[in-house]
Amino acid sequence: MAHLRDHEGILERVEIAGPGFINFTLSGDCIREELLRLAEAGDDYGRWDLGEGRKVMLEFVSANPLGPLHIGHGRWAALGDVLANLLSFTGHAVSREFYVNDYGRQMELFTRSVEAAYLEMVGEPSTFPEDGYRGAYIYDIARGLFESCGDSYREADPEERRNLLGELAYRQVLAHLKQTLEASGVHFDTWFSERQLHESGEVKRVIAFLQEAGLAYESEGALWMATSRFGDDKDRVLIRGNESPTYFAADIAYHHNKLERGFEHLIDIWGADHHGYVKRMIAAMEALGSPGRLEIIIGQMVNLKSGGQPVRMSKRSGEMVTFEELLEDVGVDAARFFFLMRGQDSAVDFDIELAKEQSQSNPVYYVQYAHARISSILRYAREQGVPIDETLPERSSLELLEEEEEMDLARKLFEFEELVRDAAVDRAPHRLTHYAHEMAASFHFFYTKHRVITDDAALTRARLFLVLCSRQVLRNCLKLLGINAPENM
RNA sequence: GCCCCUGUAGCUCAGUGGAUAGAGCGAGGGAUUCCUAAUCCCUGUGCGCGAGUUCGAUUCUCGCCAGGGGCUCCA
Repeated sequence: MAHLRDHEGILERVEIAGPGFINFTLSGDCIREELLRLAEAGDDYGRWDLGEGRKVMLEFVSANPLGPLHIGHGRWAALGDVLANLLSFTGHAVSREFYVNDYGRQMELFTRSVEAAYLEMVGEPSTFPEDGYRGAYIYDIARGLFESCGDSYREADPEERRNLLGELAYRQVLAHLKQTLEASGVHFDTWFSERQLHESGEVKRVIAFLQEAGLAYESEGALWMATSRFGDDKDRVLIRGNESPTYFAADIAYHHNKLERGFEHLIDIWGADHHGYVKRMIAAMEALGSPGRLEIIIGQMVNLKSGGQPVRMSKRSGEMVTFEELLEDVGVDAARFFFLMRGQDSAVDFDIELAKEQSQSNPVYYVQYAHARISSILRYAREQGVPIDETLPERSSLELLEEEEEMDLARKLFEFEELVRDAAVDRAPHRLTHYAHEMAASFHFFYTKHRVITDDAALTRARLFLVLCSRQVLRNCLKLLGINAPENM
């Protein structure tokens, strides 16, 4: 330790702290220097260039567009959106994509369900398909169709009627779904239609490719892919006995399509109920000649509760609390913050009643209050005619910052850069919420202990600078989280 | 039976191959002549169990136990 030389005065002190530990304490000068660097970086503070502009596709939510989004979708939406923000902020060219499963059996069931509800409404005998969609929203849709089209489809050719009604209903649900996601602050760059993959022949082509590569074979009347050769537990069906392609077959074509569009890295966010598909999809990527380019993030489920009692959720039965309802209940900021407070590996118990009751003590308010306080200080300063320097202050003028709480706050601000990097690399957006809370705590603590606007003009200037730095970091953090930074509360 | 996730304070959860493991909620007490008290301060004998790797494991590996999810020519 005696050999350490600190020519630039970075260290305040160095001390031995137990076996194998040496504590280095940053000097006040170093801290002030960092504050200036922070202020200079501004909105870019925390930005990295880890990705070097690489194209990354993040596919998430990808809910079946045949009904309202549930709470779990809200979690994936928040997770995917913030992860995309993080990747973008760390130098990746990120694209957000929603894969629309507008094809196949579920679509068919949905169509038939809407048709049945419509016929019921116009007084025709109808039968709901077995396993059909029975939610109240099906009737809402049918009512809407009835209001706009009247009973003109009563006597129409059944197949034609089904196609028309189904299409109208599906578009309505999809539009509504987009609207809900936009309302939650999530904007997708592309909405990719599964149907398009079938109609363009891409599914057939990718299957043909697998056959030519000797990776697909016929058995028991179906066409199988030899995924077990790439580590899957068993082989998987590509084309069923009834000649319809599986979801898996379309998914292979879909991921092939993503690669063709020039994305170097693919990230899929799936719910835990799909984890059984991971191995076969990874196998498919290898078969396509692109091993290692797909990353699948499995998020654990959200268990909805109400007053401690589990709420059964089933899209078909219609017994569910939708994401939209949750947004209305607790607000976008609280919902996003809440979803991002936990790592995606942990299942979340979301108690609706509790969320409503706790809305006042929700940590998001604590964080936002810090920002409102900062705004309030600045407002007060303006009212008092105190100049707020937008230009960087002289380093010497910051020497007035020497209180413990000031230094602690500054050090907390500096953690932001590495936090952003680590959260991006580790795919851990939830660290942002924890950081925001810690940073807000440091600020509240500083605020309570020291007055910013005083008769001492020089000290006021120095503290205002620290306050501006705090606002900058808080804003950068909240921007990544997609949460508002209010001026007032 | 196989696969994945989880097991940390009364509750909900962070966290790390190293020092005395942290927040919030709940409970009790205290703080406001002053920039918002949606704030702050005080009160805490906790890493499921057992091995292994290591100078050192709550963290990594294996086994076990408990809870959740998945194992369909459903999505």
